[in-house]
Amino acid sequence: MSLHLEHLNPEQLAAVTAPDEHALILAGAGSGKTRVLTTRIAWLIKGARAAPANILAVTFTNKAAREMLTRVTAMLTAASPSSLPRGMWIGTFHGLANRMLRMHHAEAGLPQAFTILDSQDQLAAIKRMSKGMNVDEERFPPRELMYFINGQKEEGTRPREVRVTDETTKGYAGLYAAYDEQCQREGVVDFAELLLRCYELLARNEILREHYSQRFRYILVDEFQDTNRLQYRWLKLLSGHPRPPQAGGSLVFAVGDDDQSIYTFRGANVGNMADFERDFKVRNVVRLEQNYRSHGNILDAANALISNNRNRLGKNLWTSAGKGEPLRVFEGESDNDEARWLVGEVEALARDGTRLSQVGVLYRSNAQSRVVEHALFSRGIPYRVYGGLRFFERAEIKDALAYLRLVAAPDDDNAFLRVVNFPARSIGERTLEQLQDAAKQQNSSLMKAAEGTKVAVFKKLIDDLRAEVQGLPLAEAVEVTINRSGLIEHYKAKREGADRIENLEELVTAAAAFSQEERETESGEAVDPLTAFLTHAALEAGEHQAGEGQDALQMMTVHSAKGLEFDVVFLTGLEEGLFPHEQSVVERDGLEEERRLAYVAITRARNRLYLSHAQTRMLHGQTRYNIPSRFLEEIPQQLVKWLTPRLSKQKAFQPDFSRQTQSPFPRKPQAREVDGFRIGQNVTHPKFGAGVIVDLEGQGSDVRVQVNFRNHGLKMLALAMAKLQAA
DNA sequence: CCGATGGGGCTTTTT
DNA sequence: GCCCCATCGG
Repeated sequence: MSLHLEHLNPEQLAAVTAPDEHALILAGAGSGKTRVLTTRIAWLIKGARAAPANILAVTFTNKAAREMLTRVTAMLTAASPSSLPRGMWIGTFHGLANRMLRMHHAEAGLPQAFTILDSQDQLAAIKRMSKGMNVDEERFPPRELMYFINGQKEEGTRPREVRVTDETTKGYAGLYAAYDEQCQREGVVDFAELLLRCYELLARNEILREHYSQRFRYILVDEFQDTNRLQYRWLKLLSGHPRPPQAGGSLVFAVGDDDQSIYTFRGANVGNMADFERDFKVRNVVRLEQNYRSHGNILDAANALISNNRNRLGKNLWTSAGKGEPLRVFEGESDNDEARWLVGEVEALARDGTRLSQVGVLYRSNAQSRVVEHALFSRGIPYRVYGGLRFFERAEIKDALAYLRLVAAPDDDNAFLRVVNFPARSIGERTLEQLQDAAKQQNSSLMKAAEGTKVAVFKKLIDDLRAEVQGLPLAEAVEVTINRSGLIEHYKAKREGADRIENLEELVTAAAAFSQEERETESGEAVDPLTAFLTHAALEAGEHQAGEGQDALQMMTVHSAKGLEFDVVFLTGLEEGLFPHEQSVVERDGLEEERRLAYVAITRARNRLYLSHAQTRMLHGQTRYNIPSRFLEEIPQQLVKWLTPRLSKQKAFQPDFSRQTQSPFPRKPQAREVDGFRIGQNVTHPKFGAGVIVDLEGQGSDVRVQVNFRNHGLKMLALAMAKLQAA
């Protein structure tokens, strides 16, 4: 057998070869989680314990799904090249739900060619619904309504089941109902609906449920800590719970790490791990604690930090690699200072042969990237920032897709409104209002109502296009549609239109690359190519930006760094208020989630980890004085080497002359000082505790200081009265 | 029909 | 301070 089981450690082996029971694998960062998952699948198939068709593996991102498929395929074809894992279902929760809904669309109450709304589309649909109903958007902001609707759907709650406690909730529930009706009328489905609809399909249809739990004997779940309540319930149904495996139910193999749960804000429920253990009476819990990524000091820091969390299943990472070098801590005078220092270090690293692509710059929030980008740009260092608009989310791509959607499904009002007058064909607001009124009266789509009005020109365009495109290969159909839409001409006439035209051409390429195979695995065989491609565009927003293969510094939020690793990591902006973020401190268990976030950040580093913070930082147009993050304090000091003197730990304020010579980064003297107190100084107050002076004003006996306290926020105090102590 | 202007807001993100 | 959005005026 070529699975190289002999290369697995005992715990990994135990997980891979787990007996026919439910299993929970607690997989620490860098412990070989993906390897275990993929080897387990290959082991099941090779050992003839399961046919590929008996396996369902579910992930959160398309990237993870692709990686899993690639690795499983590689393992299986190594020995017998033709044994592709056909019949196996690997995908995201949404992808799999989509697939089931297409196959059983009638039972689910949907047209087979239903359209998927991404978040942008959903918000547009909600706004349209609200406008149509003359909703007071001050009272019911569309964005809030969207959160409400998605939140309810993720709890499995339909409009009539919403617990109405007050007038506002009642209003929201009513709008939720109206929105759902609109979606149903138009044959569209948003992301949350995809899951809920599929859940309801299984819940109502025992035969189907029975079929799937028999077929998918083995269900494997990746990143289990990120599942939301609905996804957990979906897994329960699909596995035939509470029917035990001996009686034909599925075996659930869940892999997760409670310490890396960082998505509570979008509905993830770590509690699912404990619930799973209890509900499925899991006896087989395996801990993967050996880390193959980082040096000992880095792991020790991560372990120490995360041990401050109370709600944990418990885990301690270790490595057989050496301790490595200490963590390096830098205190900048300002965010600019921090950025300049970082760039200097990066230049030094690059000189010593470190590849830029092996260096990650991590930050808590996107706004922090600007200062660093600026510093990098001025030194000509190539970098790549993750995040932002992705390919299928770009305006011109959405426009082209809207034309395609109308070709595939003329009743899609969302798509209709997006492009009926884009490029401009003098169809104004008045005309559209009339059209919408007419459509409402006839209870028809806008496209149908366009017949016989001046908008019929547009209808004819789409109808002609449909006829022309009929039977053409997908890529050609896309190309013809783009050409006929007038988008190219429109952007040709624009100054910055060249990039957009390029993207439109890229869309044709993407259509050409969208293979028969993808079509089938994503939507099932029955769906026509165009619908399948549109589904693909909605479910997979595409890469963020082509990296162009250039060796570049990697910049991203800590959230997007999850799952990645770098030789060198810079974790920047470790300041109270930023990281942990000030919002999180008031949220329930918010601080623990921030700590897990810091844990994720630390465990991204293989060899070298820099931690940095700045005394002052521009935020919301104001200079803020931040004290170092508590997370810095939680890292044992013997693991750390300070690159700058530890201001926060200096006993009393004393001019530190040694600093001027020792520090390679001389700083300006502080402007003003009264009785040894200066702006930026760390202080303690008998009542308010630790804080930092952010302002100093007044003269003589009436000097006032403004202090930002760690736990009590901003306070203005009279220096003569307040019993302030330098910290 | 576009560009300018002003107001609000501002954590994290995938599907 | 900056970005996004809506609205207004040419």
